[in-house]
This record gives sequence, C-alpha cells and structure tokens, in this order.
Amino acid sequence: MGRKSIAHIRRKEIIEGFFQIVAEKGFANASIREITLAAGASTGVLHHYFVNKEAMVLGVMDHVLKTYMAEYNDGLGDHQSAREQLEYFFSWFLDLDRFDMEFSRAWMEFWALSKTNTAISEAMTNCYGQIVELLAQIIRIGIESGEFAEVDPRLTANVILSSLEGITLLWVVSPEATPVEAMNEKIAEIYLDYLRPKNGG
Amino acid sequence: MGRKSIAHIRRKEIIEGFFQIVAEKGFANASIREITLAAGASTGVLHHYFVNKEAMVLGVMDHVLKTYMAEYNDGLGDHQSAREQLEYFFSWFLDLDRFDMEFSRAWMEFWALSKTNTAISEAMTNCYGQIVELLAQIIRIGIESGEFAEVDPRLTANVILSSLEGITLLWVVSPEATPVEAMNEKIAEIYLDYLRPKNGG
Amino acid sequence: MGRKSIAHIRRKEIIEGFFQIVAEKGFANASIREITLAAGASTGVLHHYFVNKEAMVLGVMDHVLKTYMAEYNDGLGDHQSAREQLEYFFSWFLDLDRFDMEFSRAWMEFWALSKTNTAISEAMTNCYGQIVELLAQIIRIGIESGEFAEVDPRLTANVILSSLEGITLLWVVSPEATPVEAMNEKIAEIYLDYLRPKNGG
Amino acid sequence: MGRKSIAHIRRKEIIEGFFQIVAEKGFANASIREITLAAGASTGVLHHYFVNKEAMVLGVMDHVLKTYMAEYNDGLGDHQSAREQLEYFFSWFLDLDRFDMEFSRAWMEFWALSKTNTAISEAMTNCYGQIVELLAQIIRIGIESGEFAEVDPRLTANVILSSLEGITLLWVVSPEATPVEAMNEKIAEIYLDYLRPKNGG
DNA sequence: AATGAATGAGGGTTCATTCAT
DNA sequence: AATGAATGAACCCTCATTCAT
Repeated sequence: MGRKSIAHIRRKEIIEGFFQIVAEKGFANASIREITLAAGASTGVLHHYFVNKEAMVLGVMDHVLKTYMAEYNDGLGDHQSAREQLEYFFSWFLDLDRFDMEFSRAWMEFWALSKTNTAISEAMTNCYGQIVELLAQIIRIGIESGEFAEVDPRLTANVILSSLEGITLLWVVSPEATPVEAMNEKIAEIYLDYLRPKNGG
Repeated sequence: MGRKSIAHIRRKEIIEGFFQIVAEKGFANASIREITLAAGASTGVLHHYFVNKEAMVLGVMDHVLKTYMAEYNDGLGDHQSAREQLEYFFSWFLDLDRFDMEFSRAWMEFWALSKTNTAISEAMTNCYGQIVELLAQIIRIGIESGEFAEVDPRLTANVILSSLEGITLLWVVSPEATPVEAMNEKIAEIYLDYLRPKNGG
Repeated sequence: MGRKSIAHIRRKEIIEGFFQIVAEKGFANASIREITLAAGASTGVLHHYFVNKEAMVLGVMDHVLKTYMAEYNDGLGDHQSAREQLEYFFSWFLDLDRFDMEFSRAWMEFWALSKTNTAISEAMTNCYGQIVELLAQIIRIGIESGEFAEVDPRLTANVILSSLEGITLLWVVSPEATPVEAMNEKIAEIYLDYLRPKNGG
Repeated sequence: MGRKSIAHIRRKEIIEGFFQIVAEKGFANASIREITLAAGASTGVLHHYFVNKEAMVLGVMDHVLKTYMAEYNDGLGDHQSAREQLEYFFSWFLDLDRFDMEFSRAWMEFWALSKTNTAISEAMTNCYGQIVELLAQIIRIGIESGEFAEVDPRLTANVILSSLEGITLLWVVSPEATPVEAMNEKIAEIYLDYLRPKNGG
C-alpha cells in the first residue's frame, strides 16, 4: 500500500516535470536530463516508470483526459436544459488549461507528435472523439426537446470543437494578436444562435 | 543570370526536399542527411543556401506566403461585392494546400516550432496577421456598403480564421474522424449568415 | 536443514535461469533483469546468492565440473583395459551436454570470458586440466600394460581433447556444415589407431 | 583518387584499433570511445565508415579472410604433390596469426558473437567453409593420384580443421598448459599418417 | 558552386548494483 | 530471506555544422 502510493506520487512528479519541460522547450528538445531535474528524479527512475519519452506523453494525455472528464461530470448535474448544458460545456472547455500557456504549448507538441506516432495519434483521436461525442449528445438532446434547430449533431459538434481549438492554436502561435476571451464569447454566441430553432422559417 | 537561376532552382529543390521530409518525420527528426537525399544535394550545398535548419523553415514560410498571396490577388479582380469577396476568400483558403496532408503536417510543425523560435514566431504572426487583415478589410467594406451587419471586423476575422485553422488541426490529428469538406461548407454558411444584416431586428 | 535446502534450490534455479539466458543472448547481453525472469527470482535475491554476474559463471562451472566428473566416476568401474577406458572416455565426453546447443553456447561464452577474467580463466584451466589428466592417466596405464604404443601421454591427451573441443567449436559456429557425429566417430577411430602398438616397427 | 586512398587508410586504422581493443577487452567491453582512441579517429568518423560495432566485426573478418586466402594462393604454386600441398596447408595455417594471442582472442570473440548475430554467423560459416573446401580439394586430388587412402574428403577436412582450431581454443583458454607447437606437429603427423594408403592392409 | 569526410557534444536508454522496507 | 524502487555512470549512436579540397 505504502509502496503503491509512492509510485503514484512519483509518476505524477515525473509527469509534471515532463509537462513543464515540454511546454518550455518542445518535446524534441526536452532532454531526459532536464526532465529529471524538473521532476527531482534520476534517469533510472524515469525509465522505471515510463519505458521511454513517448510513454510519458501517453501518461500525460491519459492523466489530462481523466482529470478533465471527471471535472466535467462533477459539474454537470446542475444543468437541466440542453442550452444550459451547452453553456456549461463552453465554460468548462474554457476553464480547462486551454488558456494556460504552459498547457497549450505542451498540448500543441502532442498534436505535432501524433502525426508520426501511432499511439499518441490514437490517444488524440480518442480524446477529441470523447469531446465531440459529449457535444453531439447535448445537441441531440436539444433537438429532441425542441430547444435546438434540426442540425446534424456530429457535424455541428465537430465544427464547434474545431472553432474552439482553432482559437487555442492562433493564441499559442500569436499570443498578442489573438484576443482569446472575446473570441470565445463570440464563438459561443454564434453557435448558440446557429442552434436556435428558426420558428418563423 | 544563368548563375542566379541555378541558385533559384537549387533553393527550390532544397525547400521542397525539406518540406517533404518535415511532413513525413517532423522537424526534429528531419535530419540534414535525409533532406539532402530528398533534395538531391550535398550537405555542403544545403548549408551554402541556408545557414541552418531554422533558415529553411523561414525559407519555406516566405515562399508559401508569397505564392499564396499572389494567387489570392490574381483571382481577386472578378469579385465585386463584399459577399462575393468573402466567398472568394473561403474558396481560395480551401484551395490552399490546406487539405493536402503533406502541407498541413509540415505547417503544423511550424506552429510547434514558433513557440520556441523567435524568427519563426514572427513569420507566423506576420502570416496570420496578413490573412486576418485581408478578412477584416473585406468585412469592413461589407459593413460600409451595408452588405454586412455591424460586427467587429478584426474580431470576426480572427474568429473565422481560427475556425478554419481549427478544422485543419483536427483533420491532421484525426483524419478519419474529421469530415473536412462538410465542416468547411458549414463554417462558410454560419459566418455568412452571421454577417447578414439583421434588418428586421 | 530446511533453510539450507531452500538455499540450494534457489541457487540451482538461478544457475539454470542464468545458463539459459547466457546461452540465448550471450553473457554481455544477459541482463540481470532477464535472468531474474528466467529464474523466477528478484534482483535482490540474485545478489544475495551471487555477488555479481561473474560469480554466477563460477557457480555454473563448478556445478558442471562436479556433476560431470561424478558421472564419469560412476560409470568407470566396469571398464578394465585401457582401451575400454578410453572408449568409455569418448562415450562419456560425447554424452556430456556437448552437443546440446544450449550448453555449448553458454560454454563458448565462458571461453570468451576466461580471456579477461582471471577467476573464470582459472576455473577453465582447472576444468580442462582435470580432463587432460584423466586422459593422460588412461594413456599411461595403456602404455604400461602394453596396450598402447609409447606416446607422450600428456601431449596426446592434449591433442585428443583439443580435437574434441574443436568439433564443438565448429558445430556451434556452423551447425549445419558440421557433421558432429561422424566427426566424433572418426576422431575416436583415428586416435585409437594412433595409440595401437606398432608391433612390426 | 586521393580521397579513395584516404578512405582505405582510415578503414584500416579503424579496423586495427577495433581489433586491438576487442582482443584486449572483448567485444562487449570494447567501447566506441576506446576504439576511437586506439584508431586515432573521432566517434563520428567511426560511424561514417562503419554503421555500428557489428559492421566492424564484419569488416575485420572480410579483411582477414581476403588477406589470408591471398597469402595461401601466393605460396601455393611451388607445391606439386597432394602431400606437399597438405604440408603447405599446415604450415600456412600455422603461420596465420593463430598463435598470435591478440588475433586469437579477437577471433574467439567473433566465435561467440556468431551465435547471436546472423551476419557474423554467415561470415564465419563462409570463412570455415572456404578452408574446409580447400582441404577437401587437396584430399580429393591426393585420392585420385593414389597418394592418399580413400577417405571421405569433406569429413576428413572437417576433422582436420576442428583439430587445428581446437588447439587454438585450448591455447587461448589455458596458454600455459597448452604446448601448441608440439600439438601442431603431432596433429600434422597423425593426419598425414591417416591419409597414407594402406597398401599392405 | 560543390563535395562529403570529419568533428565531438549531446541524445535516449540500459544496467549492475544498492538498500530501505 | 526477499523485494523492487532507486541510482547514475556508461553505453552506442546521431547530428548539425565546418572546412579542406
């Protein structure tokens, strides 16, 4: 038991050190030595917990997905209508570390890595797949209840997600030129409007 | 002149080889040796034309920006109304190599690099800045002519660009899960609708 | 007593796991981790019984020498004449695990190690020394009894042993190209003939 | 041309440094760094000429085989009868670096490596295959001319080679206990006798 | 303008061994 | 007696870059 909890702590320390250095220097320039220093661990311990650098990425992604989905589910209960749920989704997604520069820089590295690394690609696809499904489900409920217009739920979910991630992207690439908060509000406004039933139509 | 054109050809060969390998393996794993093989040049020649790998990125970005802006301007003349110009913008942006996997993968690498490399960051900011300005100008014209509602031109331009780039991002990360064409159409539809003057309102 | 026998069993398990991995991968690539898995023991236990990898080699060699010499002595009693004893020697030597690939591969590793490791070198010299002495003694008896020609007993013993070990060597290096059984028979035939008294001389 | 000859020299320097360190420490303990120092080359140059340590082994073996076969063929012309050729073979084989400790130690490493490395195994099989064929051919000629008894040429060739290599083996393992010169002479005597036609028989 | 041999720092990873539990 | 987490030196190899030719 004591052992197990130490292992958990170690894993978390390593993940955090790794995350920090990747955000700072990028994956390729995140040397094991530096991760080691940031995590307060030896090279041996790093490879005791993660077979290689790639496995650390998977560890981070797994950790992030689990944590955030748990947060989402924790706050979900209060929201009754589909519209409220969608608003809740926007606020949750905004609250993620999306506009934490460290988080976003690291996450962008994982985007880039997913192109050449099957395991990371699968983790990414899974991650975005879950979020799209979340959104699509809210939209489906809203359509059924008559709160939303009859749009294609998955397509709309994909479009919303890509718009939100597009903001993150531009923000990381050009932080000063990208007014993220106003953009987020605008996006929420536009899509809520798009989903409003066109009664008069 | 003969000399100069050989130099031009060489530069282009190198840029193309570099681009191909970066798309395939990512910037960090694009070794000079491989670029050399793809470009049909020696290591010496590579460093004769580009002081280092970073300079190749800048070379590519400069080449891409110039080429695409020229294309944009070439096709622009026919379109009179702001709405037509915006539709033209969407079709031009779609026609870029955005949904060419090789292009997009390489471009994603440049996103990632811009975080840690000042020169690339500046080139990126400049690149997106020009496109945003393009869009904002169309929107301004539309507002003035009464074709568009009175929105914030730069904010709207940023939102549109981020939505479009967000599609590319999701597509590269999850090619199979991302219906890019339908998403593009939907995005165009939504923003054209958003910009429509709400007379009755 | 119970303790002691557990210790014996553990030692044997470790030796066998070690032997197997050395045969498979070679000494240098036989990692403690793999030996651990093969022996069903932890790294701690391994180092409890053997101070290091070298000690495992000495353990194996000691075990092998004792076992085989015991086998030799067990079967010896029946053979009266020097010729019979020599024939018995050949059959015993053949029956050793010499043409068991696993044994021979591991043993070849120990040859190689003996060059740079004094303790292993001494164990090897002792091992071959005992066998040469065995052979020389048989030859001496045969010469005294008039069964064998008057050859140099130690030189002949060395020559016979080297011929036999040479077969093993070629067999391990080129298993398919080396007809070990026919070679063994031929060797026995040639040396028995060589030792036959040349009456007519 | 100048380039090419430099490349030849570099390759030879590296092979010699490698050979020396392998003989001294064994393949596994021959670090690139030490080979580098022995060869007077940088790590980069080492890997420029040989993709990895294994390739150096193949380089050595190739070099050795070519050199020695050339020596053999150079001295062959003078020897007319099969018996003379066989005697020449013995003297040539003895003259190889067989009883040069450095050579033999390194060669023993290659034996050991051939067990786990396909390319080295093939080189070894090829090497011994050529020598066996050489010997078998001499024996065949002797049988045809009536100089030799009607033995199995390949089997006999294998037996002779294994006896000779067995001497090397015992010598490397127990240099002091192994009277190599007397053993060599004895082996030559025994096999020449074995091959003598048994007219009276 | 072009070549590719040479450099050597730095990369990720492995591993025998130790030791707190 | 037994465990396996922890250590950190050492390993092989890669690489961008330089420079003599």
